Amino acid sequence: MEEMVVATSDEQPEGGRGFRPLPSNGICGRLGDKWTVQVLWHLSRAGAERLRFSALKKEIDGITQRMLTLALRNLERDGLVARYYFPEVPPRVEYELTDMGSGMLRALEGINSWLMENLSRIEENRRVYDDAEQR
Amino acid sequence: MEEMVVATSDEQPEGGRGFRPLPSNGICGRLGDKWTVQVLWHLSRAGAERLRFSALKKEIDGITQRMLTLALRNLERDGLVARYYFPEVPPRVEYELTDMGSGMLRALEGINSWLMENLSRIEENRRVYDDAEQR
DNA sequence: CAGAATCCATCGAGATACTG
DNA sequence: CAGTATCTCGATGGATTCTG
Repeated sequence: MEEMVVATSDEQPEGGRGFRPLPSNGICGRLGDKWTVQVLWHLSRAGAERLRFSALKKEIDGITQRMLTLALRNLERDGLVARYYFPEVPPRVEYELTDMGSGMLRALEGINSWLMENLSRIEENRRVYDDAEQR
Repeated sequence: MEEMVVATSDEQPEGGRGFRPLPSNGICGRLGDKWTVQVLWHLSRAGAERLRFSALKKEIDGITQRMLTLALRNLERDGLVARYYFPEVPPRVEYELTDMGSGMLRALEGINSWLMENLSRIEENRRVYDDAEQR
């Protein structure tokens, strides 16, 4: 296999030869948290249509207002999601994926399909392992 | 884009039509934590050669014994890493990627290369966003 | 409606000390 | 050498209340 350099998001003194290999927090900061990918996915699912805050909250099972707000803020900060605020009464806010956001989602397809294919095997491995340990 | 179904690792009542879309914890449980991918990467970097616990600890910058132990246990449990224990004095333990483990690492290349290409832009977006907010 | 602000329980993870 | 066992602290995430 071609030597794989794993991306990082930390600021650190440059090592010397190009990118420093190795991530600091899983794949990349926010990608590992509980809601970020779900938010991205629901936005992409809506296609060109923008989604309102309440629509997202309704669609994403179990997310709280606070968590949705935080996830959206971080995504907006990174430039993965665009936020459109309409100062009406009551206020209306719409969200949509940026090109960068949908690009990232596409880049996730590899690992996602791998997981779809292998999750059952992983779960089986876990069962076997757990049964063997506790005795 | 083809409708993308995001894999989950949770057990939950089946929704109805095949896989339930949406992950429960980022991409998949352990993938989002701080050390797992780094351990995988270092093992793959060693190629066919197995690595000892101490070698891994030396190579992975900043990891503690405890965190390395936990990461390896979880990977072993999932069937992504194989553990070879030699009951000598002093004890020797060697680790290597399983086929499944290297498969998963290959599946991560998409998101990894995307991150390599886009990290600087993300960081720039964050700077702009942060400067605009605090005033 | 779309949040901001608190408070609080839990968990990840680091540091340290000990052991077969 | 390759772990365990504790302890601790900070971050994450949930529930709840308040507001422009």
